[in-house]
Amino acid sequence: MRIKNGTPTLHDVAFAANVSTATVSRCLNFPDKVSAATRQKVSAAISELGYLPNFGAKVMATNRTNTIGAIIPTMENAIFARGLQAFQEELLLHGFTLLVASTSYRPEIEQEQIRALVARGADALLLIGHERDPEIYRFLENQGVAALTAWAYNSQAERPSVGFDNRAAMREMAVKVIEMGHRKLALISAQRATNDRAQARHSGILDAMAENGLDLNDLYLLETTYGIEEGAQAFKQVIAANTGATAVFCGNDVLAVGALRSARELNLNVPKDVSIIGFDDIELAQVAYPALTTVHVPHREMGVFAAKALANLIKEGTALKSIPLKTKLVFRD
Amino acid sequence: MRIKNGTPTLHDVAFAANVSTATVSRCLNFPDKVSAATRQKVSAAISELGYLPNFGAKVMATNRTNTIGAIIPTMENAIFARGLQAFQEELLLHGFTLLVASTSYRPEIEQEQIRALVARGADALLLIGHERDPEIYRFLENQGVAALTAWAYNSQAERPSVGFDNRAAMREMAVKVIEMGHRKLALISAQRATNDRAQARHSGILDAMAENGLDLNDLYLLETTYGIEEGAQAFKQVIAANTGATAVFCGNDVLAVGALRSARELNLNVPKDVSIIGFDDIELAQVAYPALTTVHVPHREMGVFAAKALANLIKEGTALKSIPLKTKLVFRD
DNA sequence: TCGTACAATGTAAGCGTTTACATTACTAAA
DNA sequence: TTTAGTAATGTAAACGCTTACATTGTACGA
Repeated sequence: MRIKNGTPTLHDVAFAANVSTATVSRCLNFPDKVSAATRQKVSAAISELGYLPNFGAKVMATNRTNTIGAIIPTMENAIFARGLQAFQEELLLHGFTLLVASTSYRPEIEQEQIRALVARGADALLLIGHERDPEIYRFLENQGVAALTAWAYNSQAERPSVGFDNRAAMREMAVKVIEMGHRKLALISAQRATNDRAQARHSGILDAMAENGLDLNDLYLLETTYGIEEGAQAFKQVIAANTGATAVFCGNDVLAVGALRSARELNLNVPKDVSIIGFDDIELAQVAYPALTTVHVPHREMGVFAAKALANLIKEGTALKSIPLKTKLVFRD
Repeated sequence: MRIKNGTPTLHDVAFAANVSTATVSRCLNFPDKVSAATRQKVSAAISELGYLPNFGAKVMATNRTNTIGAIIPTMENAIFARGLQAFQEELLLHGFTLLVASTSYRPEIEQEQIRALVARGADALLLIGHERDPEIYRFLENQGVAALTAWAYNSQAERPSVGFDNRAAMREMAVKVIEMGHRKLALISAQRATNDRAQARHSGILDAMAENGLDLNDLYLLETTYGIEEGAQAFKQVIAANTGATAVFCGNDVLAVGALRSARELNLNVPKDVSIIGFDDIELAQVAYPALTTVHVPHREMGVFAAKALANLIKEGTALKSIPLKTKLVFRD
């Protein structure tokens, strides 16, 4: 005599299985708190009705969405894609879904996106890099949304992060490069003002130069936005500037690949005439010709560790703690 | 005299602004249904309290999450990353957030993910390719969740899609290749059984061969999973098979780049000894050396169109319709 | 046979919005 | 003035779950 119209609810299931809504709910969430017999009846009713818990109601009742947001500069190039993929896979294992937003490296968009994802009920957030308006950190704290930083690690940072020390990694690479005899250097960097990783990588080179007694003015610095084309342009400018640089560091592999292309166009032999050094070790680096010397970054590990840390935080309340990961220099052609 | 503890609610705002909750709600959702004066009072109260609407409650009341799910094989390689990025950007413009899941090209995982995203309240879904268990389409229909297919278009498909005709595109490329004099061909393909795009691309080559009176047995076919390494392996097998193939088609650029590497390792000159043809035109293709001849796919357009279509569907109820996009052959070294 | 302890289940009160409908306040024409 | 019509606001009932607490059922030792 009951008239069903919309999608079935917990009530319908309870009615069909002849138990209370509480029991059905328990069947779903704490199966071992319910006798085998009822569990059986309830499952039958559920599959017969094709019941699916209402998301909104569940969220409202538990105040949890089981959703984690990631805000990255872009998924277009491979720099974050691999880590993000690993992050998502690991999240899935813990029963979480991934909400993604991108910022195009623009801090004000990032702010917007942080607010948007929080408003969309993200239980926690994954962010790239430490540097951002304290205001937004306060906001996150007020909303009770935890944020974990990835792609950066620095022992002094007061916020938890999963990543590597950009400065130390670049320093290590620069030391090697200097050991090879390069004295005049150049760096094609991202905008340092809004990108703490770029800043750190720059500092890393200066560290190495200082240690080796080089004049810090012998680093020709050029800032640009990320992209193959931009890297190509920048490289031409570096050459045009005629600084005598024999090694050109690039803020990442994407820029480096662009530089490589320009070198080819300018008929410069790499690495004979000029060395080009990347950062990240994405697929592009090994495929490029000549294959790129670069700093290998533990993309997948970062994703996996970050996912684990956030899942544990939400499920068990385990506090986030910083996890430093290692980079590795990869010398290619 | 009121004691506040948790985060402020609509009630608190209403109380602070001395209006009813309905008015506050209207302020937020239909500002022009409210007098300027009250709007003013309410905004003040909102920002003073730092009020943020509760996501769950909103979802429950409206039965909408303003969230759209995308389920793609992987974001790790660039094949889908660029389109996904565009999709997300466009979605943002329409006030939607992107939920992402990946399947590693595994149909059973895709099913799981479809259910997971629906359970997470996705208002609509973006899927890759047409082919899947009818059961899951029935499920989507029952749940009232629309799904749009991308990266594929075929005039006979009864479901809406935004994409290009894989078969025709590959046929066009194959015709050119045959015109260049190649008679013995090879194809390194993805698993066709679970991938309708791979299937279509294969058919496209056969079409071209038939048109040109080639023996269909002169296409040496090899299936593998996607990856640079896999492409490299497969290429070696193709050469080892000694079929005399002078043109090796690859199911996508990732495989092609792997093939290119193997060719170099085997000291084969591309394109003199053997031609290698990719598909997708991702960054890798232009960066590889020699630069890859490939089929350019309108990644970003697909993402943008798909986002627009879904947003309009949800907001205005505009029915989805299929949008065919064009591919373009790109001849490089 | 009781009584006790614990397992299984039920009852019903939230959770914080939206929105249909009711009410009140205003405007302008008669 | 009055009155009709509309604009602005208020009231209160959903929405479908979870969960604290109450109740009932069951097993077991005394």
